[in-house]
Amino acid sequence: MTQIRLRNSMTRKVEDFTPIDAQNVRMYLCGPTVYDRAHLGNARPVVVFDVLYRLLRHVAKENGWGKITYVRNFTDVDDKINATALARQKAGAEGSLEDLIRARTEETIGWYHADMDALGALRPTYEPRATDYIGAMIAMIEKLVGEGHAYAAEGHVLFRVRSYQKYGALSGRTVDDMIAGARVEVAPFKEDPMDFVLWKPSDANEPGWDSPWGRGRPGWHIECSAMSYELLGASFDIHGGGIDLQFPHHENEIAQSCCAHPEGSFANYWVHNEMLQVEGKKMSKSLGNFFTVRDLLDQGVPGEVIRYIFLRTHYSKTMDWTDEKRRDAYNRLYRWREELTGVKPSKPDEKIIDALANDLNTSEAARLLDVIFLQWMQSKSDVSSPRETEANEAKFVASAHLLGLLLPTTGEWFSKQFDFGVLENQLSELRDTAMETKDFSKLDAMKQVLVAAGVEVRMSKAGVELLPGPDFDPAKLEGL
RNA sequence: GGCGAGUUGGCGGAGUGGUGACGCAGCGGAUUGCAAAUCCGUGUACAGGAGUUCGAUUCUCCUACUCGCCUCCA
Repeated sequence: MTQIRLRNSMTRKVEDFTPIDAQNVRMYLCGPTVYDRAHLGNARPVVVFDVLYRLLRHVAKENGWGKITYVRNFTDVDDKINATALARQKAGAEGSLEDLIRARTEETIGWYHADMDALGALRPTYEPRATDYIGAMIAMIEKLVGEGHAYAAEGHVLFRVRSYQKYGALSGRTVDDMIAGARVEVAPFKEDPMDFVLWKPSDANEPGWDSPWGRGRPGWHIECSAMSYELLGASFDIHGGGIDLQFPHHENEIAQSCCAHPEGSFANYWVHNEMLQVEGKKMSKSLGNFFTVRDLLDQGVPGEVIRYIFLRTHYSKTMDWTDEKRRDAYNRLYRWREELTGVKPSKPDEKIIDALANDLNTSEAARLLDVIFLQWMQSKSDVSSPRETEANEAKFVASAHLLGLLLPTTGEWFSKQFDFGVLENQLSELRDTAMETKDFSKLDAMKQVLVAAGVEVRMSKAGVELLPGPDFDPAKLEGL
């Protein structure tokens, strides 16, 4: 029996995790708005909750739980998507606006899948799209209006924040505090400045659906309430997302869901990951340090290197993406792949499971991976204990797999290496000659070019070996 | 202005009321034609102040600084 403990943002405490229904453990993660490529920050919650998902699946076997249901939505109703579709239509693209929107979101979802797959993230059980749940949203809004929690005004439907007395509990604010510090202009038809939109009218250039309040589209928050209810019920176990979603998005979800379904508790545990920075600064387009997961993959940074860097920082802390980390992680993963590709996994290390069970302490788990690897290296050099060596390597690989590392599916970067065969022979011959003549100038010259191109040059009595380093640039090998 | 998080060695980053993880970098050694890689060894830290305590980096309070949210945002 492994007891998972999670820090619950609602209570601000680390609590023992007990599923509502051990036969169906349910979690919901706020997914991306599919208007463009996922940036690096979008990837953090995906990796964090992938580790949680993997841990839950592992622990389920041990604890006799049933299935784990993991839902992550696609928000495909959004002004930026509309803008792209409209721009394409104006540029002469064929089809209705709805078709163009669909095409754009299909395209973006495809990218998202490819990029998250590269990070070794498992696909959730369900990936609902907001546009497939408009009916459920309308039904929920009607219920909220019917029970006095929401009201229609000028084609909009607004949630009446004052009708949910616990509003602000998750983010630790009160409605009065927020009004006092509010800096936003308030729409005149709002009863209360903090009331938020459930439904808004659409003009001809915007996607819209027929509703009791006219043709329009849902506000941002209602989709998660409607989809989590449809797929997980009025009460489920874990709800996750970035800390920036805590307010207003999650606060609003709670208010809507709890008012529409007072029979349920909505989410029992709230898990929020902290933000990501780049070289100590917030990632933003204006600072020029904005990049997508795809940018990194295209630069030759393997997805599992990105993943490993994420895991090295606890999810509750701000994570800084730096070039130094990238190199360090690349070297380490390279080493592991080099030594352990093809090793069959056994069972993950108990200590690593414990570390993960302790509020997803992935950093501690990464440290333990280092310890096991070192033990394995040491036992390998001691020929008297081959069984220990095998046990350690199998345990290492199983543990890495639990963390989503060293997976066969993310190992392409390692197997698709540059073919150094010709260069190795060339260097080897030069070396033999040099050893005889004691003239090392030509050998050193070639070595220098290789090193400058980012190649790791290994020469030993056993022979010559060339390996691509993190900065390997094949173009620099021309002329050899 | 309101709410929240954080401040550990050169860097990254865990953890604990009482001999200060782990990694990278550094230094010394083995190895190497020289290197690289690898292995062995090794130094340095708990923002500042006050308090609780036999004893605090770990608990409490204050100060400083950093960051996030309050507006689309992971």
